[in-house]
Amino acid sequence: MSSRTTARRHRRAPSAPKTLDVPRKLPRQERAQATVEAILRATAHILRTKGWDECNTNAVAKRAGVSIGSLYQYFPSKEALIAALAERHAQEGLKILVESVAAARAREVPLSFEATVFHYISAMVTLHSHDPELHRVLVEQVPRLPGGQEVIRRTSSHAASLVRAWLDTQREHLRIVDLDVATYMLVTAVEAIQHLQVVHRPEQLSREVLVTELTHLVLGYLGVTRAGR
Amino acid sequence: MSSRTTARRHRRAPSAPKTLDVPRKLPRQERAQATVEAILRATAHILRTKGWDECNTNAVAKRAGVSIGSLYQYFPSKEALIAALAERHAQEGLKILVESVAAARAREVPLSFEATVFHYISAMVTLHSHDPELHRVLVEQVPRLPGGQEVIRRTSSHAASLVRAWLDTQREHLRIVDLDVATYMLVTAVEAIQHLQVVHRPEQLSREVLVTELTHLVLGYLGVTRAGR
DNA sequence: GCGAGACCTGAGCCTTTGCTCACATTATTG
DNA sequence: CAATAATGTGAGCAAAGGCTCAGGTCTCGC
Repeated sequence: MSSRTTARRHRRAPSAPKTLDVPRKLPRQERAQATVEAILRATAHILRTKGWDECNTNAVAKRAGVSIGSLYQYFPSKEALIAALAERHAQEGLKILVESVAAARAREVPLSFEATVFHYISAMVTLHSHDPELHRVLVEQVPRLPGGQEVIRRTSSHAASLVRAWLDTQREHLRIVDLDVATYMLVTAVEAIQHLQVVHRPEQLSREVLVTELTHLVLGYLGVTRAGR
Repeated sequence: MSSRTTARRHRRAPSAPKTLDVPRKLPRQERAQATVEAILRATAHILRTKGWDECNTNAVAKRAGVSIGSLYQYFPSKEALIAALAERHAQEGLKILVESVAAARAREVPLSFEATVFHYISAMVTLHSHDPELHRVLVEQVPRLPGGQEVIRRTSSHAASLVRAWLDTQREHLRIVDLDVATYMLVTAVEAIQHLQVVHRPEQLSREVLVTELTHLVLGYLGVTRAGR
């Protein structure tokens, strides 16, 4: 059986509008919240260690120490389960970013332009060092989930708005004309390099070199002049 | 059933070393070559239009107009089938790159440094415009295939060697010290931006803008001074 | 303490699909 | 024109795993 498309297509209610509610039912008691939590943790663990294929709902329920029925009480399908995990992962990531921006803004002595870039890049690299295996699996599989593209779009666009806002305050230092395009390029480039780093994990670049080079890349693109390497 | 890991794990020959030969048997007659060709085309078509999940071996055989048995005569598993397609796709891509480099080298009046970068970037963008749907699916799924990482590694490293060789002839123009790191950054950044462009296809950037901005990115990183936008 | 509803259980139904095998057809060789 | 090898066929096996349902247990307000 195809792990994905098959799901939720059984005989019952053939005309019912495919309920893709996430979660199907909200946990109201503490007990239930613990169940949901255990399920999500188990999902993350299996995804991380065994990958998408071994991550079937029976295995998740087993590892979570709950019955398969409980799982389906809160998640209408395997897709919804993983989508929920992805959503959570994305929110955690955004939180780190937002905090990083806030930290930079809160400084009494503001950082220089270059130092700020360095600061943000470091935050991004740190972000991608958290649980890279899970990140890897999610990044690979979420796009194909129903609603997955939407999660990605929302998350990127939130991140982009942060960058865009900051660039806007720094116009004077930049050669850039179209800030939207510049934002897109920067967010994409930095995200994408991390992406490949995580997906193919070549162990090729140390964290320091990666941060330095990404900073060069960003500053170079923005047209900020600086001393040679 | 999980579409992937399950395969080729059936009762027969439990101790036999998992034959992952690709192809299992070489087509010697023209007829057989046509069969293999039809199978690969069908695979590409279904992957492109229906995605990984709908791309099961029965459907491929049906669309190819051959029996399922014939498919398994040449491809020992679904994974091997898609791996073969990926290999072919990668080779075609490399060919375009190599030709692009050859074309630049063969010019009587050599291009300027900037123009050369522009030329290569254009080639890369063109490359990713061919059959983006298929590219998208392959890029998403190949890493998880047995041997998929290897295909990716081989392909990238071939491409990287081309870039690295060219950079080496241009040392004088660059701020760069470590050419290996620079090569990695450039190949990764350009590839990755295209990657995201294809995967999320935001229709956000026109081809022209994309090429221009990528060129800026590369030149900026390399530390080549240029007139403002 | 009791009723209602929230929560949990897990055997097993049912579909999908990778893949085999016994046999048929077509090409090649001598 | 055999004989042999290469190629092609497709019904169907068997396993995997998503998901349901009929029934239990727990919690909480009154």
